[in-house]
Amino acid sequence: MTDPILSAFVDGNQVSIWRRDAQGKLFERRERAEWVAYLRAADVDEALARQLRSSRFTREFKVEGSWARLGFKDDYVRSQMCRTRGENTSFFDSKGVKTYEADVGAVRRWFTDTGATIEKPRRCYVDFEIDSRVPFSRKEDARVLSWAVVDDGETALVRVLAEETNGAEGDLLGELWELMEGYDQVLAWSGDGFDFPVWWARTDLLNLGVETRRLHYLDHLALFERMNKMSAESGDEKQSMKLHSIATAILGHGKDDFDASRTYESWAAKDPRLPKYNLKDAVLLREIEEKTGFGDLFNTIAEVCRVLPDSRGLLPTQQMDGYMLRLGQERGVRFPTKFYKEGLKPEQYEGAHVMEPEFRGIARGVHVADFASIYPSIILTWNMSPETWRDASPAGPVPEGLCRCPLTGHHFDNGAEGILPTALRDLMSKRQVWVEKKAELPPGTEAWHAAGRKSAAYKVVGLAFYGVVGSMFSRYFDKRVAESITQNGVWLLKSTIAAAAERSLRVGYGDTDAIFVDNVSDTEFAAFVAWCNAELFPAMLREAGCVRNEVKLAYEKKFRSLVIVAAKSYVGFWEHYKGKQAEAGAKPEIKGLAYKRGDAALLTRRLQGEMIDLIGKGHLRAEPYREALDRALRHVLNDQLPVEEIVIVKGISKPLHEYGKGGGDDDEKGTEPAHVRVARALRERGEHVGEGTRVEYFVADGSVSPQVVLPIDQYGDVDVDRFYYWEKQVYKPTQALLEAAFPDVDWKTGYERVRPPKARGRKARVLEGQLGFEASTPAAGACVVDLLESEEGVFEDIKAAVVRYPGTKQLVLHVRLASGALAVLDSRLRVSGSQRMLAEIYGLRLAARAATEAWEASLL
DNA sequence: AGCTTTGGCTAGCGGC
DNA sequence: GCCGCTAGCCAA
Repeated sequence: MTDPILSAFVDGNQVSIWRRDAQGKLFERRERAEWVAYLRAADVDEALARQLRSSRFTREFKVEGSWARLGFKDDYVRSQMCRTRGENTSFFDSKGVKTYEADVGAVRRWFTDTGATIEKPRRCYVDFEIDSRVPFSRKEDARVLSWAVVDDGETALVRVLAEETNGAEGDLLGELWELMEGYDQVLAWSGDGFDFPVWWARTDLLNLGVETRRLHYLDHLALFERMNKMSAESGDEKQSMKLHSIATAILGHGKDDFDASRTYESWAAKDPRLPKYNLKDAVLLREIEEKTGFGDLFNTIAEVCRVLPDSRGLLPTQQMDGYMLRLGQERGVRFPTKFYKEGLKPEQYEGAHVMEPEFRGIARGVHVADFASIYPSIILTWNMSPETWRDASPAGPVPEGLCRCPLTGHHFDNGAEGILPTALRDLMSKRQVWVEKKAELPPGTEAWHAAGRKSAAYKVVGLAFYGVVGSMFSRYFDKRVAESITQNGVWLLKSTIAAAAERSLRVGYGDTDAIFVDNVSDTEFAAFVAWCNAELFPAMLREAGCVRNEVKLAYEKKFRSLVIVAAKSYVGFWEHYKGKQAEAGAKPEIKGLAYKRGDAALLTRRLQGEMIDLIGKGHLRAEPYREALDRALRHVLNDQLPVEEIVIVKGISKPLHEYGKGGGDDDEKGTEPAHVRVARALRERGEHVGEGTRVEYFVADGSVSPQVVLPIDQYGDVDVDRFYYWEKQVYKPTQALLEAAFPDVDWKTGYERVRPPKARGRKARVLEGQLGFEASTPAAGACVVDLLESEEGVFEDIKAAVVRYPGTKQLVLHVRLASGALAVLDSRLRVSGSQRMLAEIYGLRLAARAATEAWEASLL
């Protein structure tokens, strides 16, 4: 064993290893980088052994038990000899000798061979402000104007560039690097895409001659996204991943009000708000960490898995590699070589069982039982691992010494525990230690939180291991194992559902590892769960040949009421949870509904939230729901809608040029999705749009196809299509919820369709004559008609229709423009219409505004 | 230029 | 209005 280290990186043919002495002073030790491939000793004949021993490309060949360890001169040589690229068949592939772990980097090799662990890093948070005149795509060319560094203790520093010269910038960054001597890990929001590359590029350009590779660069946003997936509540905190939004959601306060697109002007004017803003950002990072503890959690995972606590270490494949390679080393097991993207053909497999929901209306007294850590428990029970798989006939009796996965017909050896089960059991038992330790500690104390984070870390890693086995990008990929894991889950769940039905329990829903039952008492249900554990599962597992049993069904909770809208979409109000009575006003459990979706407008989430509250309060008549609906409808159609209520946010998941059908010619491409069209518009005006960008937009006209969608900052110049918002965005998801809860009530009339029929020809003229009567404010109506009739040049053939909306005093005019296009004015003379008539509409708006002002003045 | 999985719902879009 | 398709987000 080796002392824990702080950091390590490859430098040529050496591994640079960093530690600190008792005083905290850094020191480096260098060791030879090992570029290794393992071969099965049985695959190496005498001639090959001689060849490998004497080759000038190798520097080590030794047989250790059933494995031969082959050390190469350098990584290039190793790659040449082990990796087949296209026509270029590698030395070992041409010989038909399979290599193991031949892609493993020298740092990973070093950790694996030495068993060294990672020490808790000294953490800090950084933020840079750079010259705003340089576009994002050339950010590395932009001068650093200021930096801020904050740590978990007292340090909170900010420094500003003294003058616009390389010398001054060198001094600025030099001071930063000096400060970094005291730290090992740096967090920056979106650091991977911005702060870090800028920092490295400027350091390089200014020839500062410092070692940049020692630090662990961790993208705080990437960290947050990965960890928060498990705990995000409503859609609010998913809408934007900008620091300001996350800070506001998590901390209740955001960034300084400062125009970050004019940092240069601010710097030139020696504006003190620049450093203040800069520092505030770094402080927010520390506060987010204080609140979430995600950084501590990840550092624990890094420790457990022996990955460096940087952005790369966030990847489950890296974590599993770190853990498994070392475990394999200890047990004399080697894993296959896996070069990046070599000979990959998609290999999909069957996943979990999801039951069609059978509850109707509001279900009462619904018990939920679920399998504890279902996939890890299955892996342990069937001793599933790539090396314990056995070839045997899926029919007939289960062969002696094996166990069978009934749905896939795969077999595993019951003998010595496989390496995957060992890893999981290790993680689960280590987790148990912290679970128990936490239970002993006083709740809320730092030690209590720390124990909780450790326990969560082990759980997260354990669950991710199944996914990695199912990932064809991983060296542990084994479709037979992965599919057998999921299908054993299907077998257990379906059998449980069938057994429940036989015993007259009504199972109304089930998904992957849980069943929902509504027609029995607590004691009856508890008895059923106990019977499953004591009788059903042991019998089933015996039949399958399993000699281990880690499968456990647990009575998790009971809903006093539950509405299932569709599979994976429901809201439930707890009666009790894990034996504890729920508090009266406890928040309901909401799954899959628009309420939880980051791509739903706030109007949508809020309306659904209101309905959920009403259901929770136990209202059974339609009136209170209708009142709220009417209020919402009036609001959507009449009121000034704040931008945050109507903005729609969707992510860009791939480079923009890859969107469009079939990837054919540009002409062949179909229309792209709405948010992609907006993304293009943003890029055209010079904004940075790439993978991961969240596009904020609104729908200006949903009545045409493709829809007219605009970047959110154009809201105000152009109004939203209020009919579209109500019908498609806002009401639809709520309608689905209400119809699920009250299937016998009519939730269509008056709400489902609110868009007026298109005005045309004579009819419109007739309606125009009624303007004075229909309008809630006759003066307004008259004013508009005057306006329209006087603007002959623009509105050659005016056909105006006045339409009232149910439950509202909404007044809408449809105006046929000279071009033949149709514009829509609402009672406040705001306009919506299709994009190609925007110019015309602008003209109309200006005129309309003048008319409104004249009308308002006349009231005085 | 690095990658945890499958299942399910919903919306937009184009073609029929 | 239905269907096939792409796409995003969420449940497990």
